[in-house]
Amino acid sequence: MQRNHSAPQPSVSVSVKPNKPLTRKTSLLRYDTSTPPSESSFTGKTPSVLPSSSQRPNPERRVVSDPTGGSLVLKNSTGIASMLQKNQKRKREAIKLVPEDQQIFRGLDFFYLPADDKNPKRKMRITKAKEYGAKWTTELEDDVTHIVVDNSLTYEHIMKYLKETLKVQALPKRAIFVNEDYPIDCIAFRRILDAKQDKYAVKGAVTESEEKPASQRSPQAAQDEEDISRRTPPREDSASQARDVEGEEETQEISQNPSPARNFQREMGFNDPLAEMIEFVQTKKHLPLDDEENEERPSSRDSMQDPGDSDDSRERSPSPVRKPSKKKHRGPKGSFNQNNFSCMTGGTGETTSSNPNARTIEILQEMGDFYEQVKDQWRTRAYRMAIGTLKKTTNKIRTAEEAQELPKIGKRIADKIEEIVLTDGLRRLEFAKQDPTDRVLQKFLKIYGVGPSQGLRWAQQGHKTLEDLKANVNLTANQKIGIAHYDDFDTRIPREEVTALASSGDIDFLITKPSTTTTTPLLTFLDDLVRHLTSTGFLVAALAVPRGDSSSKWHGAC
DNA sequence: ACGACAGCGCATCTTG
DNA sequence: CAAGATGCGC
DNA sequence: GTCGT
Repeated sequence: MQRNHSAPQPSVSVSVKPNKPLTRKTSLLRYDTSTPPSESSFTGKTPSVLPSSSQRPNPERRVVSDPTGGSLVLKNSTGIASMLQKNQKRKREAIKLVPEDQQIFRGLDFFYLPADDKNPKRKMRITKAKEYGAKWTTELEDDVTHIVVDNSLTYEHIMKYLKETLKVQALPKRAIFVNEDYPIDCIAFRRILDAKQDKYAVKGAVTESEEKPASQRSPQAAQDEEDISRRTPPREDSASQARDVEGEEETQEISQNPSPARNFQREMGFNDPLAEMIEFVQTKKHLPLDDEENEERPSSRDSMQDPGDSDDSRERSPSPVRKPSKKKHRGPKGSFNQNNFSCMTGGTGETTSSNPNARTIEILQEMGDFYEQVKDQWRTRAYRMAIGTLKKTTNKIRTAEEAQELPKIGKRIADKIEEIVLTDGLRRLEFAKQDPTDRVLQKFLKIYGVGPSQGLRWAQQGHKTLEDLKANVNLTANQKIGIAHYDDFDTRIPREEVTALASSGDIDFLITKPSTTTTTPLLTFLDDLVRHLTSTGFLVAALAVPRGDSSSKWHGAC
């Protein structure tokens, strides 16, 4: 049975978001009961929200009316805000040097072989290199840093030529041999690449990896080297930035609720299922949550599943109360591909160790995570899919052409793959992580109730912190809760702490009753349940409340 | 070039 | 005021 | 982001 299509299904669902430590319970209660007069209570708040209040930092705010499209883009930045923005490419031809900050070759001294620019192609390459700040030397002096060898020449030829024709005794100390591709690629990526890569080796030269093939080294050694050389710059701790909320840290833990379940049962005369449910919830509160059975299985689905997507794992039960579904054991069939979730990429655990594209995957993962953060669901999906196929690929993908052959990998990601292989990084990613607007936006987007539209709007208005928002912006009830619970609701699972998995998640209930044709009686039940759980202090905030006769769901936090 | 990529419940804003 | 549109989360 | 129209 499909989940979505049946309209008024006689079922009611409850989704509860448990907060990490239940420490802030007190604060929440405070929020709940003694909310400062400045703010009306988030329940039953009346439209005190006027769009055109005068408190905007930037009165000139441009209202973004289309939240889903590129019209969000107002600025020319390379960050999120310009996600859909086309590259403004400017061409230069007459000018000699590229802008100073792009002169990646500055300070470098290129010696070409053959050592002239008679060959038009070589001349072009030399000119290009000079544009990017290189100095072209025709003498094999000591300050030569790179000896750029035409691809037509072999190492043997070169040495012979150098010795016999040029009578060179010793090579410049710093100089390194590269083939003609090297400067080109460096320019392509605006960055000095690792000249020792095999692909830049002069034909016939002994490359490092040939001296020391991976197969002959201990796996551990290889791993160590990998860890050292491939490290990405440490990211700024994102956890610390959330601190500006009114996040008081009461470390005192409310260890035991006096199990109100029984009382409730007595008082309300409810039957066992409800009591069970209540008890269940409250006992499970601190426990690690089971993995959620997530229906999104990108790679396994694209290959073997049709859009039917028929499996509704929630089975029918005669019980009026559906308990949370048990964890579905990944059977021996274990091939379940859950690798595409960012949370599966533990910080310490070696990521898909044996895969030759591990590093590529790792970085693409970061891109995917990034887009997830900015709530670009389509790019997120796209990256997941691409990563999925890459994981199934057993050979190392090095070039864009190669990559683009693979399913779910198009031009853009293919190019990125090549860049990753070449530079061991992604400029797009680095920039995105740096861009201040993006950082602010990311912060806002983590607020429950704030999506791309509002988040970007606020960011563009110049708001920087959650305080700014609280002070200057009309927040919806949910957004206030979202800010108050900023840390708790941040469901994003930091890659660093796999263990944190247990502390962020949610609990879903599906309440049904056989022979029920409307949600009305169930709603009554739900209402009572929620009312009770709220009164006993278990539930602290209501985020979405059933409305109308055909309604069905309640969202809130405990 | 352009839309789909799931579709629905709830909250809120906009429009008439 | 109601109806429709939009934002958001799941 | 990719893919299909």
